Amino acid sequence: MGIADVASMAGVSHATVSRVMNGNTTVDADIAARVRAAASELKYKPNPVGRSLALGKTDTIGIVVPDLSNPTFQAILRGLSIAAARDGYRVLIADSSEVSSEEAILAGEARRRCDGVVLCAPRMSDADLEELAPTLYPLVLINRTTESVPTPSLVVDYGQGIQELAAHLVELGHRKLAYLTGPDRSASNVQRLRGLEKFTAEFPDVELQFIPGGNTFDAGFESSDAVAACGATGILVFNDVAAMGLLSGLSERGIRVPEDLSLTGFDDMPFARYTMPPLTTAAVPISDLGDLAWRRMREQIQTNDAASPTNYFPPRIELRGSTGPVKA
Amino acid sequence: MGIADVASMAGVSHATVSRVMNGNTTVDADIAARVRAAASELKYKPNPVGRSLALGKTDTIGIVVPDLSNPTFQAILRGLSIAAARDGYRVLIADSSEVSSEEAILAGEARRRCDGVVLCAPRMSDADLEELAPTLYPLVLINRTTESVPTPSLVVDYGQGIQELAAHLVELGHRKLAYLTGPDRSASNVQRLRGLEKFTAEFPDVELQFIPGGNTFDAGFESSDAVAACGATGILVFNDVAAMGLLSGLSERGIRVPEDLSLTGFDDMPFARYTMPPLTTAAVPISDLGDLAWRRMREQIQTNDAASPTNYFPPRIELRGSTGPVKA
DNA sequence: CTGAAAGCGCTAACAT
DNA sequence: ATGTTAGCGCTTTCAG
Repeated sequence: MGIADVASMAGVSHATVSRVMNGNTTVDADIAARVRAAASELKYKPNPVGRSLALGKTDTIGIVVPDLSNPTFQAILRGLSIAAARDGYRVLIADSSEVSSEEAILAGEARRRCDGVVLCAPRMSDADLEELAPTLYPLVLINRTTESVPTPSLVVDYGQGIQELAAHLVELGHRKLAYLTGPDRSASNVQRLRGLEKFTAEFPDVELQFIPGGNTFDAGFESSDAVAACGATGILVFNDVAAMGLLSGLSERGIRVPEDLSLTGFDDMPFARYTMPPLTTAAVPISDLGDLAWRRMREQIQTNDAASPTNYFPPRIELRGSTGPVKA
Repeated sequence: MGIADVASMAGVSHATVSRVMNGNTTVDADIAARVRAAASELKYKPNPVGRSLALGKTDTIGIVVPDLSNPTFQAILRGLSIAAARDGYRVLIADSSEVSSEEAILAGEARRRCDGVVLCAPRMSDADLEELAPTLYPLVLINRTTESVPTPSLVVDYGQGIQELAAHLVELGHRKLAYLTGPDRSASNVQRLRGLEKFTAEFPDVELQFIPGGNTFDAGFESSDAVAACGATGILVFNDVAAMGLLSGLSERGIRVPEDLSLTGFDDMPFARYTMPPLTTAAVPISDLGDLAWRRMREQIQTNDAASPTNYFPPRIELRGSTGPVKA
């Protein structure tokens, strides 16, 4: 059931079958009909691998994610997959399981199997990224940028978001804040820290301390004691997941939110609005991100040109119940 | 930078390069070294498409899911992807966006690009599934079974789980129960209904009514009034997501859980234990599912034999705060 | 408008 | 032990 069978059944050459299957209109109508009849009779569908080899393209793009259990990457994957599907492209996944040394290898492999790669590599060093990027073209970066090679980047402005959250706490009267940090080597954690530097420059009278945290529910949960002891009244947590963990830990210790402590998350995950109390957070338009990632990829595939600016996504602050006026 | 370049640089034939790249030990050590030197000099990596065409395999498996935003399928995808990666296989995604007519087409396409397909098609009719299954071999089914063709199936015993949840409510003294249903055509909803039939047979004195619901947060939320009005004191909800929606809606209406109403979910999603109150639910070992799906797939790929039994996964009941004794 | 033939990059049987 | 050759399934020049 290859092209040859259809050809012999229709009494024509492979070439003609190929032409018909690809909608080449220079084929005689009668012959085309005969070919189509044979094809549907044999339920023939062109072999994509053969096609890929001949055409030099696979109609597939790869996405490298550090961790598929992270809702952010799930949402990007979903947006990307749906957008790509609309244009007849498929998505191949590579989960690096948070092992940054694997990211480069996986990305390279994915690139060889696919027509392009979307890379989410928050832990990779800048140097490695600069070296890797040119070998991956067409490439779309998520939450990273490159200096040497121009590469379309989609970056969420975490610094801006956390500044706004901090300013919100100040507005509520909080003067002692703490940031429960994310993973040390996380690029987006660094961006938040930079944003907080600007914040302290702008509000020199506000005290801001840093508590080591993480990006997991458990990390947040286990920071409860440190947070409770630190004396701050407004807590900026790395992300929603950790914030929920903290929320849970605080609740177990009888510390009320927002009466005793105000708390902010980051990401606006689906369930952030349904925690108790609902989480004040910064909404990241992640499904748009996946969608736009595909558009940037398509541009490169179509025009063969990587010259595309970095897109910054300003988070939208969602004021909910986990923040309130400082205790008198 | 294909195999030919390496061959000419090393002064040997393509065939020898191929042998070296594939670890064929019959190659002279010196020549092998020369080839490897040339390969690394040119940063040569075999083209997977060419390889696939020659070998008739792609080292890729496809997974068809109805909706990537559903935590269940995310977890299966993740488990599958990680397990497959351990054996050097990659995963190609096809999201049917809950359009059941797309499922068959996507599955067929995926199969042509991949060495096998894992199919999650809860909405597809039995007839369509029976027809499709033989064309997809090697195939692993999730939460579906076939009659005509033997196909490895992994099915969560939803009927068993919901029976146990209902029995738990009875034990707490509830005599008026309601089931907030899932999507009509969902196979797993049908299984729950069957389980509930057995339940009513076993507990004829317990009243059980059915309220149309859905599988989304909003569906649960919007059912709040119907649930509040139905007179039941124990509510079995299709899944955790809908249960959280209902929880939220009830809370807005001032109905307390579990004091006024007991509530159960299904799936034990990551955040089920962190709702307010924490959700009593049936835990489905979904990441094991992804893992096992890969093992079943690998068996078929290796032995070329589909004869594998259906695996039933009994859910584990998680008793939490959303269920309590019936109001006196 | 159609067929013959080359070629995409690789593997493997065959021959030396 | 290595090179030559065929072939995986398809597209696409090139002749006719």
